[in-house]
Amino acid sequence: MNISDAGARAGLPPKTIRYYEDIGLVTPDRDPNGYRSFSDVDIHNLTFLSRARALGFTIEDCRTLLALYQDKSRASSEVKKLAEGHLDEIERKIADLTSMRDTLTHLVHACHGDDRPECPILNEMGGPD
Amino acid sequence: MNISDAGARAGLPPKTIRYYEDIGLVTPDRDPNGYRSFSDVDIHNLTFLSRARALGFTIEDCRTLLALYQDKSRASSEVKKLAEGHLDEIERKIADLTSMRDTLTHLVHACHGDDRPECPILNEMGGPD
DNA sequence: CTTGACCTTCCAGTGACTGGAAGGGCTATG
DNA sequence: CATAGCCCTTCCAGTCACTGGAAGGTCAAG
Repeated sequence: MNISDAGARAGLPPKTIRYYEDIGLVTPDRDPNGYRSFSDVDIHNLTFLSRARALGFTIEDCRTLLALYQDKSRASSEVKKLAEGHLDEIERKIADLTSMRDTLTHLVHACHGDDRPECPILNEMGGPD
Repeated sequence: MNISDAGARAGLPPKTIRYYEDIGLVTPDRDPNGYRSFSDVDIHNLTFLSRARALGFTIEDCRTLLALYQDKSRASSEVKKLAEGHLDEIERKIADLTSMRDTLTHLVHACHGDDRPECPILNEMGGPD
């Protein structure tokens, strides 16, 4: 299967798949004309990667997860540990963004948003310490 | 004032301040020895930038905000519009992360995390479509 | 006079792609 | 058989906002 079809199946753009090959996440065969040829296993791995990425795992985490996925004698504790670490990271990001949102929401509500220069948003960012 | 002290006042590392000068966000004077010399206005602008960045505005948004901040005849509606757009972006990111968090939390709870290979997390990511 | 802590510039790397150029292959139609 | 219009290939550069490090200059203290 060619790269476009593989991408359509796995939910990834061709460019991304080439990049994944560059960094050694997948190793498709080549047809005599030099085109990449994706097996069912390749598609399966790409789909795995696509879903792991959609859950926000970094590429290096995905590399580890894929190895664990393929290691039939893995301990699920390893996977869980990785996922919990990632979950903590996500919680931290949500907390940061929520804090920004709350501050910004407050400021946006306080700002008239008319033709006049007076602006609580700018006052806050430039105001006294 | 030298770059380290300016950074300490504004809450920014010297490297970041040099970068901001590179991209034209600040234009400190130079002492005869070539060292950057930061005025009170420079410190003020750097502090403004530091706070705007802490609220998640992009550098280009910060450039615009700083210009509006310095334009005493601005319309607050411009600021508000920019802030609202940014707020939307933040809300979108929070929604994305929350969705990831919910899925991951579910999976982590379902995973035993012991010595055995059986793992709902991997099953989900590699499972049938 | 040396030490150590500043400062300078410049180059390269980060993460995870993405865009684009230059060139080759494949299929269908005239 | 020629051409058009896709697909494929590689390689290079750019994204965003820094960050690290090398090589070298400056300054105050001891």
